[in-house]
Amino acid sequence: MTDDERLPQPPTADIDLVTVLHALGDPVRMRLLLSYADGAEHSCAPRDLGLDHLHKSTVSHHMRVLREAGVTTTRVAGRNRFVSLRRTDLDARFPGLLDALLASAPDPDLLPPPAPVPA
Amino acid sequence: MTDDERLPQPPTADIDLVTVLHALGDPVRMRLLLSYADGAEHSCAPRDLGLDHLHKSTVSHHMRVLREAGVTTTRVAGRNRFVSLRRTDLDARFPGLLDALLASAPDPDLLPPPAPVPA
DNA sequence: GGGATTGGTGGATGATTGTCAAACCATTCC
DNA sequence: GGAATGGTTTGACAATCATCCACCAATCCC
Repeated sequence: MTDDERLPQPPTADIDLVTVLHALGDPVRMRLLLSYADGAEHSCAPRDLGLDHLHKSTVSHHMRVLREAGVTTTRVAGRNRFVSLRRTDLDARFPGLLDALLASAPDPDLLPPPAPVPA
Repeated sequence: MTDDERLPQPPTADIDLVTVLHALGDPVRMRLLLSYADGAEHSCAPRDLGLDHLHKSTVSHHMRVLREAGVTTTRVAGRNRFVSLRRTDLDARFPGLLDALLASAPDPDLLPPPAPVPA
């Protein structure tokens, strides 16, 4: 459970507001945030996240950005990684921010438009 | 006064959360936001903003990003521009977001480290 | 053990971006 | 009119970034 291995992430006190905002200032990562907003753990499969149009390494990259910004935590269990929101840490560091973000976040279905990948 | 000319800015309904977060995900622009948090109008002089280390065209660029994201409004009066926060619009669009941001924003003095003001 | 599954790493590439410098423009002041 | 003031625009350049691709690593299952 909690004593599983975790991918590197900043300690709560080191979470930087500008870094968090930069991490969330991207449509893909905002969609990830909304997926994680349910508090549950999520796998990394692009399919499960409405990101079917993106290469898995791209999704991996975005998840790393979120993790290194302190937004998410990744638990490693076997060959699976379970990503979840660091809600408690974020609430402690930036009271009200996450609630405000989630309250005014756009409908997930509207987020990454169709993602027209230029051939 | 209010009926002075204003530089182009998005209507309130078009202010996009991801765009705002992207705009604020930069140390310089975060410092600008904190300067504007007092609700007053501010000139564009880097001096007045603790951005003496930046070229005026760079500051102009950052202010444009903020304005086009819908964060600020710019009133044109003569040869001066007066920039201020669109607090009402932002609060209407993203309730609680601005308060949470300002509450957890870092000390302005800590933001862009260098900025040695030549006396 | 061998193969399939899950996911990450590193390189390459094109797009954005942050910055400065110099030119430019409008307004005000002399 | 001419100079000074306050900002914007454009161009250049380096750095960052988002994306893809090919390959790699660990784990699970038979």
